[in-house]
Amino acid sequence: MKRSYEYQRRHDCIVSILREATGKREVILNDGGSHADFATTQAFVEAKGLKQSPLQWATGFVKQYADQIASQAGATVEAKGPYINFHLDETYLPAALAEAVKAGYGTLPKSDERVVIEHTSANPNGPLHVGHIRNSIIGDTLVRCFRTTGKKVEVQYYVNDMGRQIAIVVYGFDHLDTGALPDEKPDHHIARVYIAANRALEQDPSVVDEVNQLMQKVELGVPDVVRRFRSAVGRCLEGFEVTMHRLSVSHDRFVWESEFIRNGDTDRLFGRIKRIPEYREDGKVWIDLTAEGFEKEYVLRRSDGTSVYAARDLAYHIWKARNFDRMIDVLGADHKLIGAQLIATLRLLGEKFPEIVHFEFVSLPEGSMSTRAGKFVSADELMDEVTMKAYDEVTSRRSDLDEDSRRRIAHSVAIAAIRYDIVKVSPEKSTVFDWKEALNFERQSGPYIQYAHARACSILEKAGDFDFAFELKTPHELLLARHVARFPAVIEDVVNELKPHLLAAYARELADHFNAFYHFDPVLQSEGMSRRSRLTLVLAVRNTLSEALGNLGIDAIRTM
RNA sequence: GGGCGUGUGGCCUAGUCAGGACAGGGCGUCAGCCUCCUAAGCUGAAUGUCGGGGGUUCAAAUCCCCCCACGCCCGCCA
Repeated sequence: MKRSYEYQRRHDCIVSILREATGKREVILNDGGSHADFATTQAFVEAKGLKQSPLQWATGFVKQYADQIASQAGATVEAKGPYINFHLDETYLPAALAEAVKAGYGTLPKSDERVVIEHTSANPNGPLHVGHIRNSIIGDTLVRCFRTTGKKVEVQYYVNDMGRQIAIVVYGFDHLDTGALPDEKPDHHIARVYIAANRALEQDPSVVDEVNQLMQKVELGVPDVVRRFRSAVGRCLEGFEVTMHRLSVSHDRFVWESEFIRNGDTDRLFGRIKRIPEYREDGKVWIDLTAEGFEKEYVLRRSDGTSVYAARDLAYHIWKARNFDRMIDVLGADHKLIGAQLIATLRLLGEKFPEIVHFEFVSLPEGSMSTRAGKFVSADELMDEVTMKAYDEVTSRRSDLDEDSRRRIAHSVAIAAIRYDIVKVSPEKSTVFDWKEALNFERQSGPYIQYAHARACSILEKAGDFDFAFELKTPHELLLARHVARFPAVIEDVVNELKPHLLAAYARELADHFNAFYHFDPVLQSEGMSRRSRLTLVLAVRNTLSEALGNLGIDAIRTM
């Protein structure tokens, strides 16, 4: 299990020594915080079984393993009472910094593992709003981190192009469309049509019949209806792509749900599913998942013979399972039940199943968002507002820059603010959208981290050429270098735990440490070995910040 | 009614899965810092029943039970 970076190598080495000492596979090795590089409370656990005091065990461990820990992990070990602390030796930080100054710090060698990550997949019935882009940003950050760890990633958008909501949109275009407004994006236009059609639906029951007929016709493949669905959905997706491109989010493939009807996959699924014992047919077709802990019938086909979303979703995942080693879906919390049912059914079929990252909802101060009711803050509107604010900020700070540069910086700053604001919160937390937070460019914001990076760039530019040196002395230098050394492990944590917010926290801490460092330890004014060491450290930090920002989908701008 | 998730100073949030050494940050408030590498910065101060109550443990924000509040889900919708 050889890994390529210094921090992890030493960490893993200590872990294996702890395993040897305890005879256990699961051992405790934590980050040592301010008092050590690593620490363990293993003594408490071991002492219990051996009728020793934790203190005795800790002391015994240190006595027996100190030499091995020194020679293999390059660390000294001490028992601080029952706590065991590990301090990495003086070769550690120079070795780690030598890695950090190289381009691509944190990346791992290419592997053949094929991963498909599905994210966003919003229904094409209106523009992406701040809830949808939580999905996009979590998904896109995962994509970037997976690619950094060498995985072959394909990013997919699953297009729900045959649902009731699209039928409503098509109905609206047939009867209620008044055309796009000047400069209106197609997705925003579709939202207006969708809202109007929903209003008609509420007022006139006969509209329901027409919508139902549209849905049946599209499943049967009636050419004219299929064409109208495709056209509406396609136009909405064009709008989405503009929005996502602006947010630095991209997909490799848009997979249309209706494909799984047209290509026969859904029919083949029904053929297979008949053979599992949980299959039920009583007019409708459904799966009995009570043994898996689901009370409700998991319906796959209506009694009128048409398939429901769940069936097409199963067909989609079976197709993904055939083509990829690992599947990751980023879905809203409203999909928890359907996601669990999907997984349960795939298991019954003996297929690979996806790992699902669920995120809780973003609501507005006045309540939950609704495309149908027209109650949402669109991603486009958000980016417009934040970009304007960013432009004002840049203009007031940097009147020396030309218009074009200020526009470019404002764009990067705005996207940084939005992406960071969203990705920093752990996905299981539901949030209320707050304009004040979105427009804040101070600490714990994307721009704050960009700023630290720009400062580092500025220092290096002024410094000119220098030779690397690795003599770190001050507390700020040491703290900063230790943090730099952890970066590759953070990327791995994000990928292993599917938690992009860990990277957001890391990048912010790195910026904090860097700010403290250059405030107290002058770089350009220092001389000799100290100056060269500090410049090397600044280079390592700049590189690490740049890599971290890149993985967060934020531009690492050199000036701002 | 059942399931899932969340509840951490006035507000937002990390830490909870793998229990341990003073619960980290930020916003806001107050007091300071631009003859000094970009003040989107830095320093200091005040502010906490970690929703409530039981329990397990040498040790609980973290594990178990009960309760409360909020969000989401429970369709032959997607």
